[in-house]
Amino acid sequence: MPAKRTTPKYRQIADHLREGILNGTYPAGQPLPSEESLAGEFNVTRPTVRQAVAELRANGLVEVLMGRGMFVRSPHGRPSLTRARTVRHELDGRFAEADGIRWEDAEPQVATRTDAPLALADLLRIPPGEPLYTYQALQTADRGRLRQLHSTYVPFSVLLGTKYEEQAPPPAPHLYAALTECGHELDFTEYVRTRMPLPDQAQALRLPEGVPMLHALRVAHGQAGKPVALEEFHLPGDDLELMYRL
Amino acid sequence: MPAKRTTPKYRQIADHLREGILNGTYPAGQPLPSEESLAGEFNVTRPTVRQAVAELRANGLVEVLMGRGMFVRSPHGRPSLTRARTVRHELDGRFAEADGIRWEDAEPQVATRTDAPLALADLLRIPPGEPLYTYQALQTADRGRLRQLHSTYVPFSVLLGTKYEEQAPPPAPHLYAALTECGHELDFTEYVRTRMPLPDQAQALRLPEGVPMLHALRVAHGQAGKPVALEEFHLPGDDLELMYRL
DNA sequence: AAGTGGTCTAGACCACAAC
DNA sequence: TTGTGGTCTAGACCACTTA
Repeated sequence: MPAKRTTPKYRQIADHLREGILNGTYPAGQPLPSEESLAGEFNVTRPTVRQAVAELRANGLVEVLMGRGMFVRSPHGRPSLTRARTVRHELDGRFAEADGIRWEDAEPQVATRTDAPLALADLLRIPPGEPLYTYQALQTADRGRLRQLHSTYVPFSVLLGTKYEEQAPPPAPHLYAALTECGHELDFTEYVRTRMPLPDQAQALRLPEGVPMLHALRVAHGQAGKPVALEEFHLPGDDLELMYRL
Repeated sequence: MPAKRTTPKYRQIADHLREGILNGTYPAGQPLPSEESLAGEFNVTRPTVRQAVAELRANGLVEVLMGRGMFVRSPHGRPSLTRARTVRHELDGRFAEADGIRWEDAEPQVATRTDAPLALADLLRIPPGEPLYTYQALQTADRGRLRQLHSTYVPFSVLLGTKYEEQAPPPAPHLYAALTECGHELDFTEYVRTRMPLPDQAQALRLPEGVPMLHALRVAHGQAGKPVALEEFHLPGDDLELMYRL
């Protein structure tokens, strides 16, 4: 006869807590019962309770403050920041983000030379390994409350025959004015992905546990739709949404 | 004197494995050493190894197949599916997705009446609690390989004075042709968020552990920019990207 | 000092998959 | 049958926060 396959205890506890979080029994911002008391309530040991809580932490439903307790993260509701994703071409020839945020670089951006990795080469329609000018920076705004990891990539081949053959071009968005001066008429396409952050990304973006990143790749196209540059954004996935006009 | 604060063993193991995954020592698709052997290698017990692996699983770097082993998930590379996010207004008056995917509903969609929750009321610019026509469906395409959770919302107030006052309107995208017949000139704005799935969402979308969802909200605007309808998409965050023209 | 979560041990027994 | 991961116990000791 087939075995019973009861749902494991840690999952029952996780389900109980999740349900309470979603239906308001455990309101957002309020502490959950301590591990000790949950262990007593469900007749299990502390490691079992911790396994249940680990699941909720990985899903971003619970945040733990050392020495203080476990707290319910507000799971729903409108993000407090909506970023309009458009590149505006100003009358003076400059380009600017539609959201108007003034970013500051944590460190001055320096151009480095890298070989195009597969994923970028694909979007830029160049052979993998072709040399790129590369800028990377952790950017902050609103006194450090807003954060993003920002990169700019330009293939060397795009700059052949221009004044930037010898001299590094500026990073985006100034890059776009420079490319326009070189005769490119630009339009932009953005690709949006999501994934969990690596530890260094989580630290740079101040991401709590269980919060994914938004990953936006903006390709600038010149003549005949040829990709000429790429901007990459790693954005915190909590409390932020991207807005696009279709 | 300040204590040493050594990094915990489970974190050292997690770091070792993550590094090996990222630098190719443990290639994607290949099995990691068993828990037992890792425990021996690092002179710890199995629960300690499991704690390390739990971290990598929650970050989507490792997938575990029961009874077989732990396998490296390919973390990088271009998603295999790019969905162009545009609503096309065809000559015959119908509306269609630019990506051309033919979705099938897992169950027939039925209109229900719900009260607008806060998050939706905000985007539709109506008071919370106002009644909505609501459609919800798990949709599949490509013989079940593509999946999305799709919802359509229309406020009752939008339909006053139309033939849909008595009769439920169709779900999107047919809804848009119906609204156009009612005299609305539509344009669309999409909002993109990300978050970890709840268990039922993970099951419906067949999401492996540690994989977030993309959450797209498409607002249809009628005269004077008034929101008239809302489409909601919950999409698997692995192997999928959204494309927008700016 | 008391209460919280963080780390870790040393096992036990079970379920599943492959040989 | 063997090897894998899944579940769970019953503790121990530590680090952090608050009072």
